Amino acid sequence: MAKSPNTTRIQQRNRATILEAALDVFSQNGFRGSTVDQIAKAAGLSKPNLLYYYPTKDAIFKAVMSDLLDTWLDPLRAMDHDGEPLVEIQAYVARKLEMSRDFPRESRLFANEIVQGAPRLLETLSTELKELVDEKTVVIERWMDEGKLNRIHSRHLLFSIWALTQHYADFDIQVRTLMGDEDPFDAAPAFLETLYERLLTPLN
Amino acid sequence: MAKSPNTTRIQQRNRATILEAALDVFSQNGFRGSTVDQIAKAAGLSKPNLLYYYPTKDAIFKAVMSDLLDTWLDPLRAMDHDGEPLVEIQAYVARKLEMSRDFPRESRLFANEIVQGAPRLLETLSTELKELVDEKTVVIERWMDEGKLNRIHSRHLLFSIWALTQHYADFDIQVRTLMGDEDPFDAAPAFLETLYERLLTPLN
DNA sequence: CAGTTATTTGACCAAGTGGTCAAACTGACG
DNA sequence: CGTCAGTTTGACCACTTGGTCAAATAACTG
Repeated sequence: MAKSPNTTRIQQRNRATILEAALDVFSQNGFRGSTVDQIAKAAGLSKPNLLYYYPTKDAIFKAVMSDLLDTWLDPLRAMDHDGEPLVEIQAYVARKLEMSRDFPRESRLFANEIVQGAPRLLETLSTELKELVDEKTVVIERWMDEGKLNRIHSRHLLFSIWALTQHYADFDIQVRTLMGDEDPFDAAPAFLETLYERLLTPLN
Repeated sequence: MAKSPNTTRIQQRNRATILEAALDVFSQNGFRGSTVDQIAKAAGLSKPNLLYYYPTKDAIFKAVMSDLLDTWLDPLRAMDHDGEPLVEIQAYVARKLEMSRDFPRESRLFANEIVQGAPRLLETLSTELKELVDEKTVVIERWMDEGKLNRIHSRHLLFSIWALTQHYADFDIQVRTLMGDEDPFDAAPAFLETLYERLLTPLN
């Protein structure tokens, strides 16, 4: 081993615990609504100990966010330019819906941040996300040019996918309140598949 | 005039100013993220003066919320059981979209609250809203039985309308960041009309 | 084992927070 | 003008919050 391995075993474990706890707390209360004490308690650490690993509340938040962002954009990145258009989009919708089911905290944290004007996220939105979206809308419009998809507004199409899939995570409490026993994620996949098949199939 | 008009002119003016300021502040920062001082400053009043009209931060919030709720449910209430199904639903979508454009703060306040688990709103959701939704889904399903609408999951249909329309208010900053100069509300009405026409038109 | 570094903590602080209160001010009305 | 309910405020308080620090403890290294 070299002189000083700048991350030890304990550090790795604690950092992971902290990020997990912070995701929990932040996604439930937003940034301002969360306290360092809450996160410390959720992580099973004392407050000074937590601040030994991340020096400020802001640093914790940034760490959670950057951890999250890549995962979040993956489904869109995975849309294959050379695939069958309808299949690719349906697969994207399905993946996004699965993420809402399996990672609702991440979705809510995102939503929380954007609803409040994305003060800590605007930079990323206007560079990384914009670039990705610009790239993918070009592809989608090519598909429409080739007559493989019904011609609609490509950006609004993406917005609709985000809105419809993330709604099940972000508004979970409302959705479940109104659906009673029935699990929203039972019928949602079929519903969205029907919706996008009808929306995107060319009439010719 | 009677002995004591229990609301004076000054009271009416100040209460209105406060609710307006509170809506602004709450919708931007959520409940926990907002401070009484912020609201007081936004309303142009001293903090004790503000607390003279609403005794606690919680009371201000509740007042804003109950003011908001009726307005918020109106579009759905207005859906006419005896109208032409497709027309009624399209009109509902259009009204909801207009509300997102004209009252984005209200939409965001709502979103903020629900994303965080609706601690101050669950009661209303599970009674007033549930009742209204139950009533309207019955109507929608009757329309489907009559062959006037494509048969789909009626609750998910409502969720989709909320998700798609409110997205433009709640995620405004993201939508605008990605659309550049173009006003999202230019193309959104046509986009949603196409979407719901295709989704809801019976096949045969 | 001793020495060194990494980790953990109790005690503390300054700023911000929701809320109180007595005193001052305002305005309508006889 | 006097008066009295209605309105406004500066000063204040208890509590929470993000963050610091010196000292204690645990872990690793030779």
